[in-house]
Amino acid sequence: MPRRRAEAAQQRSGVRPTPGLDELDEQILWELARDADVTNAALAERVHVAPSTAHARVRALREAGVLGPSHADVDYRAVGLPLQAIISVRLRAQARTVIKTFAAKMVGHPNVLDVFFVGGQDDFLVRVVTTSPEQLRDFVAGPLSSDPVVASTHTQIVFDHLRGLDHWADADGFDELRGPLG
Amino acid sequence: MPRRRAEAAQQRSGVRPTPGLDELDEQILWELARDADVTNAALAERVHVAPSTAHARVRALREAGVLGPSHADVDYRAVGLPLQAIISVRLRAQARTVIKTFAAKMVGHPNVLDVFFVGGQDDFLVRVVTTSPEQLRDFVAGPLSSDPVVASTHTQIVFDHLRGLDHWADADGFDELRGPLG
DNA sequence: ACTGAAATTATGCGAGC
DNA sequence: GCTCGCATAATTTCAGT
Repeated sequence: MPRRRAEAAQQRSGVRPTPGLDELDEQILWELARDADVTNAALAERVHVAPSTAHARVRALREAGVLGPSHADVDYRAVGLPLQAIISVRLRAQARTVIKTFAAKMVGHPNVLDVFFVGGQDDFLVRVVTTSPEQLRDFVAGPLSSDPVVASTHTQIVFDHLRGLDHWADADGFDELRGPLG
Repeated sequence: MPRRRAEAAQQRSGVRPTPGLDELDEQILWELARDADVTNAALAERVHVAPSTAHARVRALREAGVLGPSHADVDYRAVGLPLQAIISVRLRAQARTVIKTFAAKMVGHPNVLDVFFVGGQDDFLVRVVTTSPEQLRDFVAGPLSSDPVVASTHTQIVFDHLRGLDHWADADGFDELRGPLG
């Protein structure tokens, strides 16, 4: 029986990181991050409160913006997008001011799953799914490198993706090792 | 009104990538990847079929393994984990056979959100959330670099994370630009 | 924060196309 | 074979306490 996820990640004694949230809120957040498909009744049982209480907490967390929308894992290979890649992008130093504008264009592209703004030599990482090596090349050569603000790119193929949260099934409930999803 | 997401990402004419899935299945998959919180009734309306039909499709997609579990976006800053990073890890050439074992240990760590197996110079990327720079340093110096199979690591701080799917609200339904979640 | 009632939704089955 | 509509079961939701 693993200890509570939040506590384990925080590795602290009794200090509450955010005064607005208590232990029950954190439990609910981790539970929904792990599996957002649970019914409110099942969620309530997992965190040991009445369904109405769990429901009220979830609503409050959503309104506070702490809890966002949920996303289902999809096997992109099944929808004709078997090739996944992470592309590191570096902008020209003078172009750093337009980084947000440029990233917004990226997330609007249908093949883009994630954009991570990072610190260091690169400016952001773009995770994409494509139909083929050709489409990946066209993406990197087209929307990405053709823009004059881009200084350089570095493409890494993604062979597999594991989710840390999936292995944190506490109490009752088991999850087998994640397959090719995500 | 944007054209269908799957079609846009695939950029094809009329070829179905997977014989098992039809257009309705793909629409449902994209819809749930974008927002898994929709009720079955609302999902049915979005894809223009009866609720029972949508329900049957979702069940079939889940049993086929094409549709996986859902995950709620959580603002990790609110739960005391404000520092996010992506760490590129390279293993010693001789240790490549144990890459899966090592990655499994990584995803079991409470601070790890994702592990991406990649091709190229690095072997995988690890996305983590931490309470502080000190905890991040301890993670990189401890579980990661202390293992003799690790040849080198490169840590990039994550300033922000945008999700491509959120901007693909078709038909009715709008999503404002994602904030700090994820 | 809990209990109980009312409204909404999910689920399974048989009919029709 | 796929979709639909209805009946039932389960869940959400909102009173009051």
